Amino acid sequence: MIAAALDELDDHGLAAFSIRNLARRLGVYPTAIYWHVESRDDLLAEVVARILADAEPRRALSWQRYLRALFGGYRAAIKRHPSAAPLVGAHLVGNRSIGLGFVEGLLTKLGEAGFAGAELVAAYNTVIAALVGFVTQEFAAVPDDDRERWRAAVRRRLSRSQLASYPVLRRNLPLLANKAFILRWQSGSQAPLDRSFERYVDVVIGGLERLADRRAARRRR
Amino acid sequence: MIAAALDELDDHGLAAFSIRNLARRLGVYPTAIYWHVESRDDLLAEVVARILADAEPRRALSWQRYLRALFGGYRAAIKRHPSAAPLVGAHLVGNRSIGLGFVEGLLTKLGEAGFAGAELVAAYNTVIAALVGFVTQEFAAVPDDDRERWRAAVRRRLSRSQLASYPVLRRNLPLLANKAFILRWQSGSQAPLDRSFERYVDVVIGGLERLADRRAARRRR
DNA sequence: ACCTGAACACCGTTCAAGT
DNA sequence: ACCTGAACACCGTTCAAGT
Repeated sequence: MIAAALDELDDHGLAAFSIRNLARRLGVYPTAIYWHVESRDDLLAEVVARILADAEPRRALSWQRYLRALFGGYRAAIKRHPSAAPLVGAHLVGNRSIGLGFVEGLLTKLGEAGFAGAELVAAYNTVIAALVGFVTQEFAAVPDDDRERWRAAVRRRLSRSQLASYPVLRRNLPLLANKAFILRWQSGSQAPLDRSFERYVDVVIGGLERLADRRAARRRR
Repeated sequence: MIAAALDELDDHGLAAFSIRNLARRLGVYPTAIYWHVESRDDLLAEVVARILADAEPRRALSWQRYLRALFGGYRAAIKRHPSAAPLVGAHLVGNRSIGLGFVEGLLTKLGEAGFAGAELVAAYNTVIAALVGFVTQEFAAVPDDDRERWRAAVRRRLSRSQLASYPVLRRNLPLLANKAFILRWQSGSQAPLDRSFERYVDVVIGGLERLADRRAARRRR
């Protein structure tokens, strides 16, 4: 049933996802869904839960490798179901969909990194926020209907004549076009941002490392 | 007209936002809206554009201070209109709502930091993704109707008897409850995550600094 | 335990017609 | 240039009734 919902989402996208379409797929009356699930939101939360089910890394890893695996696994999960990308941010904040085991694992790893107390909370929130940030945007859907029209609009906007007052943009245009947020006309499913994601993970882990080092240095004094 | 749309959004939230309700507020037929705007999505994109209009920092700042101001300004803008939080991620990826002037400014600043070529693109994407990540989640709406019920559910989930197998979580519970993603029952409007956001910005800027330093060191060799 | 069937109160959007 | 008015093809959800 939520497997069917996930199929529906993958096949037709979030915009077209409805209880009624799901019922059609199942060959059942729309109202039958409500015996299995409390509401549309509840249903989608369960779908998200299934998508993220096996994203938790092994705890034997060093905290840096653990985080790297977490970011990679999360991105891979969304890559398999890009239509769910916008849901995850919305549902992660609400607690459902995520088990406390995952929370415990992350807190443990950040503890090993040297964070404790209020700083542990801050590091935890930092990781969760960063985890969702890049991927949500990378796989955000492009309006499907006028895809070609939109592509043309972005291209026109980036045509060299328009860019007279934006020298840095103009100079780097070939590298930026369709490979940078705001300047893209395809989502991450068609045009993945692999290298940017790698650097993003480097930045987050590197930043945490520096924070941890400084706390350690302060303790030694 | 899009001012009225913003008011409607602020007053009743995104879930209740509809062309028809906006028309009611304006004392006009729903279909009249379509003379001013192409679609509901288009309307919301314009609303987002207005919200983010004055978020660009002065370019005289050092790149670190520029980024700090950018993150702070963005958060302040969303704090004023939290109902728009989920829209921004969706619309930033699509180019509308954001001027090329902002893109040029950010690229310039990252150039000053020492990034160039493909690494400039990666740094740019990192900043945009990070910019949206935290705030989108912090201000994501809590289901309004069953607010009390949900709060109770989270509390029950975090009751000490449930936490026997999660020692780190249990030990830090007072610091985590309602102050950490997944473990909250209020959104950032009611329970802001100020300290976590500060650390988050530290991590992103610190991570970028380290990346820039290493590139500089490699060039010197 | 699980589904049907009717009904309610909504949506976004198109298009012709008015002023 | 800007709005009315009718219409179309949808929604999520409730509730009583069936099996």
